[in-house]
Amino acid sequence: MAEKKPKTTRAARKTSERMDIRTIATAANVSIATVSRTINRVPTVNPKIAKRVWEVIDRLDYFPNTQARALVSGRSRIFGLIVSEITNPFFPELIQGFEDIAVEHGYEILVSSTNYDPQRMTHCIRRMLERKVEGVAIMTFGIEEPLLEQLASRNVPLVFIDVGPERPGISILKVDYQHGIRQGVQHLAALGHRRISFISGPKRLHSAQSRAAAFSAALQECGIAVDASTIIEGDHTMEGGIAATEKLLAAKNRPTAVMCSNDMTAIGVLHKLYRAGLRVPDDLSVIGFDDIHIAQVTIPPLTTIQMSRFDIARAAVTALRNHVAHSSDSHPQREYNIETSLIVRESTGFPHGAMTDLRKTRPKPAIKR
Amino acid sequence: MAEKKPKTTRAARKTSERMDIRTIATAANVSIATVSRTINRVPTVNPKIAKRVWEVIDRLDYFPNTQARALVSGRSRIFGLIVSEITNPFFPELIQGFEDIAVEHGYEILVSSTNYDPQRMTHCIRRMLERKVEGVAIMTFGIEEPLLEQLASRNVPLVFIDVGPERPGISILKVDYQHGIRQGVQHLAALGHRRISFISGPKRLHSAQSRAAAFSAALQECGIAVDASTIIEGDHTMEGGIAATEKLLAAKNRPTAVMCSNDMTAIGVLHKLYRAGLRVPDDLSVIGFDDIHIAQVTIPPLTTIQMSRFDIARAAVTALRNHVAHSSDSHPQREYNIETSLIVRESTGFPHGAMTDLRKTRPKPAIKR
DNA sequence: GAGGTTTGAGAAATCGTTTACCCAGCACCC
DNA sequence: GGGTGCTGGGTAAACGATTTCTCAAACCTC
Repeated sequence: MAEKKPKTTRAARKTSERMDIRTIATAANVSIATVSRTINRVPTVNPKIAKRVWEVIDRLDYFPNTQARALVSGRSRIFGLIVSEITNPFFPELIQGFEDIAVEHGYEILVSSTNYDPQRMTHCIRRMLERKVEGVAIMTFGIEEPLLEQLASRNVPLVFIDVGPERPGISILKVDYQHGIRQGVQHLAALGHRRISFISGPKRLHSAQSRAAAFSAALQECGIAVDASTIIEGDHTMEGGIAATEKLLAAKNRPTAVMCSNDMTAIGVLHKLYRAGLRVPDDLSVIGFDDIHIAQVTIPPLTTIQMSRFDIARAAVTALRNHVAHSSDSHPQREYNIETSLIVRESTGFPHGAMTDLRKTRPKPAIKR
Repeated sequence: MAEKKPKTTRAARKTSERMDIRTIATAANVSIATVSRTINRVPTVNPKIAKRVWEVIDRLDYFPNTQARALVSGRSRIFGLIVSEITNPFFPELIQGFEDIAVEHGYEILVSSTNYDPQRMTHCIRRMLERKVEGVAIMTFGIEEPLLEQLASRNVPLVFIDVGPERPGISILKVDYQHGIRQGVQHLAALGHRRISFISGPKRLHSAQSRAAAFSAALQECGIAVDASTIIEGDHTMEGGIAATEKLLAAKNRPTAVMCSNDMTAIGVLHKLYRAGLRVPDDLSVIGFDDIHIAQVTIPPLTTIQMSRFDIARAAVTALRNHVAHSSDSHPQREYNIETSLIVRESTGFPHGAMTDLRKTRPKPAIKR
């Protein structure tokens, strides 16, 4: 057996470098209560004493133990953030915003990525509950019902995107897919496209359905017949985009434009078209969704529908903080709106063969609400 | 003043739905010590009693309060992870791996992104210390000295990439840039390239210097004269890649190939070349570094030097766990090696004008160590 | 069956804070 | 001058676990 290091005894630690509120109290010659009050900026403490305490704190470079604080105050000052796929660039951009805003308000965040796996999701939720998070933002664009129960029953404040149960303590970020998607479809229609496909996300996700529905509605508005076969199921990944494009190219009546449920899918599409020797937008126009950062540098740069990560992040943190602040009975605001809008770049153009000579003049997207 | 809701008293909470170890103890008709022992699988508990306790725990769906646990045991079971830029796809892939492995061992992780800002880094470190992390992985490929002191002085176990102070409790992940970069340069040389540029990361980062140095060394090995002006400073972003390419194209003696310090830079380069009407690899060969997921679908797919995020993540967690397990005096392993190797895709080819007719046959990269 | 050794469970101290409660001064006013 | 308020700081009880003692009961052994 290895030489057993004598376990540091309390006494020994005390004399050496134990750093707690007591140390500060002794050094500043006040009670621990006063130190605590000073740190928490309770206004009744005498400014002179406060100054003395702060000096000691600075000198000894002390900071309070968050665990102990959380234990007694019942407030962990942690928010959970659950995303579906951290490797999809949309989410890191969201996480960044969420972190910045949360930290600004003194919160720490616990991020988890579920990879669309319900099992992981369960585990995730459990871990967050154990850490006593004060709220969870579930940014997965869809969640299974039973899991939701698990969370809701603990009555932790929650924020969802798109859809969630009607219950106190739960907020929804309503994304206005309609607006952006309509702009996109109108943009394509104005260019002369009539055969437009849509590559959706996984059908079981509510958000995927919403986007597909918005697409169909927009088509109809433009007087284009809706054909269910033009909607292909993808999975929000590049690989899904590639697979969907293969199906698209195999169809007997190829579309002249394709709209994707997210940018990663569109990137897959772009790649597959390049592989197939087809040119974008000459042979096929492509529209993405999200406007992730790299959409600016794809080849060609991607026309896409923007949904602001920062807006989502801010709304999510705001919603959670509101729930924490107000008691659980009064719910201040249940829904928050998130806008979407078309960003025209270079992956969209006139359909093949149409008005070739006019190709240089790109019409502005028809914006109508 | 709004109607003041009477604050829930201890007694009231007790009767309603307070859920702690005491509740379980009462329900199982044992003492709280026994419940604690059962949960922590102390072998001296009578199996019969343990079973009874577990049943109650399951029935009431109880789980221990992590804060309280951490407070008394002194172990938070949290690791910190600091990355430089969460929006660079390299890092989410790293985070994913880190999270998976950490969770596997019962750890939670606190992620923070510094965006290369020392101020943010300071704040980050502070937050992690407050949360009493048991170790921090600093995956920023470079850190300012003073900040480092702040961390090291608290003697929290640390893991760095590439370089870090020689001290107990600190491990280094040594990336073998040399190997991959040499493969890349040899690959280019074999294709017939003689004028090869390098777009580095920010000069102040140690890793950027290492990569640039490895590049120069490899050039020399291939008998190509090293010209300092061919090394252009980038900043590890797409925008930096674009800017660097502009400089490259403006040079009087244009290179026929360019190697980049990371894939995001390479993506910027690809974009700028597309904009300039140049073709890859016909007009210019491009090599990236990292092999992030989207490198497979760039146009053309990117030849790059792979560095496994998963290997890094695993090594980092392993190192931290080792430090936690062993007392701080015995340091089990200080260095961990990370391999790199060339992945040939389609962004590299013969230099412009050379052996046009042979273009279809792509030589295998010369691998030599 | 007495004495000694295990075995297993309970009591209580502790982790580092917050906060309710209490009390010593001091100013004020009749 | 002695009640009466205030003010501001100290004392001690939580918060919800872990862990060290301690000790009763059970089990041997001779």
